[in-house]
Amino acid sequence: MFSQEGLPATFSLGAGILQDASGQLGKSSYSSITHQPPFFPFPAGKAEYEPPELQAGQAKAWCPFPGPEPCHQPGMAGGHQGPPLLESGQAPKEEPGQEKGRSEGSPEAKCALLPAGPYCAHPWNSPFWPALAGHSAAASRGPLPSQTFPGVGLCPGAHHAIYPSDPHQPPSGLSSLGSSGSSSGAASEGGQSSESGDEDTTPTSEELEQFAKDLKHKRITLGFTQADVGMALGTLYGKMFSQTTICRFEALQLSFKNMCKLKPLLQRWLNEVESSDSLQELCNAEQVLAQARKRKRRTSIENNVKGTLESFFRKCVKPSPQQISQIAEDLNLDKDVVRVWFCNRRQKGKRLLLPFGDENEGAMYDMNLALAHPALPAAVSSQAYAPAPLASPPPIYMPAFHKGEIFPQALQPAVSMGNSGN
DNA sequence: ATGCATGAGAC
DNA sequence: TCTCATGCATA
Repeated sequence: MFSQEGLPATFSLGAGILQDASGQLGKSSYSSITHQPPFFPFPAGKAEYEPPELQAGQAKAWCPFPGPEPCHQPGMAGGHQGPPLLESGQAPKEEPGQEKGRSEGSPEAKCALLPAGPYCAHPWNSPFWPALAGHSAAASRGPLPSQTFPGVGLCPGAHHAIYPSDPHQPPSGLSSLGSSGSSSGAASEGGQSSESGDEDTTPTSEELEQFAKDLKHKRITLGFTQADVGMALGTLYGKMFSQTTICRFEALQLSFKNMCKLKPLLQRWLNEVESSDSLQELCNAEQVLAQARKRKRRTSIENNVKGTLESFFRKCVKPSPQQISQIAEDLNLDKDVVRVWFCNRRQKGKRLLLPFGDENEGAMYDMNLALAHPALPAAVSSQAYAPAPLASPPPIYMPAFHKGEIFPQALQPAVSMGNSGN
C-alpha cells in the first residue's frame, strides 16, 4: 500500500522544494518509477485485465467522414476522437437547486492542518460499484471489432442524411434530457421498446451502472468506438461528445448528475443503433467545424513534481492564491498550472471518493474534507456522488495516486500549508 | 484511459 | 476564483 507516515505536519515552502524537486530527490530518485503501488487498488477497472477492446477510433471502416472531416487524426491513438465539438461544454445547468451547496469556507481555513495520516484507501468503486470489478467482463464478450459488423453498412458516404432527430428532442437536446431516454438502465436489452424513452425519473445508481455496462457491451459488439458514439450523439442531438466523455460515462467517472444527463442520450443512441439498419447515418459528422482555438500546450508534470503537488494537496486541497504562487515558484511551475492542477485534483478527488447515489450528492466529499480537516465546516455540496452504502470505514480524504506517482518521502514538502494560512 | 486545459456559470 | 462539464492530447 502506501505509507504516509513521513508526512510532515507542515510544509514549508520557502524551504526550497524546488531544489529538491529538481535535484536530489528529483528525477534521479523517482523518474524511474513509472508505476506505483496503487493507492487504491484499482481505479476504474484498471487493474483488471481489460480486453484490448478497440483503441478508440480504429474499429470501423465504415465511417469515413467525407468532406472536411478526416476520419481520424493521424498519429492519434484515439483515432477520430476529436472532431472539434460544436459547442463545447455548455451543459445546460439544469437543476439549479442541486448546484453548489458546498461551503467553501476560506481557503485558508481549509488548509488548516490536515492530519496526514488516515487516508482511507478504499477504492471508490469497489464498495459502491461492486459490479465494476467485473465490468470488463462485458467487454470481453466483444468481438474486438476492427472491421465491419453485421448490418452496419460501410457508410458509403452517400448517406449523409442527417439522422432524423427526435421530434421530442430539441435540437440541442441536452436541456431536456431528463425527460427522454432510457427505460431505466439495462432496459435497453432487447428492447428499444420505448425508443424515445420514458425515463422521467432519475435513474438509480444501479441503473446507471447497469446501463453503462450495457452500453459498453453493445457498443463493442456493434463495433462502435467511443468516439463514434460521441459523434453519433452529435448527429442525433446536435451535441457531440468526445471519446473522453463516452469513456468516462462507461467507466462511471462522471458525476451522478452528469451521468443522469447523458444517459437518456446514450439510451436513445443504443436504441437507434440496435434497431436501425442504416447505421451509417449515425456516423454522419456534419458538424465538424474546426474550433481553431489555440489551446495551451499540455503541460507535462514530472512524477516527482506530481508527488510533491500531491503532498501539498493532502495538506491542503484548496490552497490560497498565495500558496499557489508559492508552490508554483518552488516547483518552478506556472502558477496557472498549479492552480489548474489543484482544480483538477479536487475534481478527481470527488470522483474517486464519492460514490454515486441519488441524493446527498457531494455531501460525503465535504464531510470527508471535514473529517480530514477538523477545522473545516462540513458542507454539503451537490454535484457528484452520493453516498452509497458506506461499507467500509468512512472515507477520509483519499488522495489518488496515479501510475507513476509516488509520494516522495524524501520530498516532504515543508510548506506551511494552511496553518500559517494566509 | 487519463492528465492537463478551457469556459460557463455560480459565488 | 471556484466548480463542473467537457475536450484535446498523450501515455
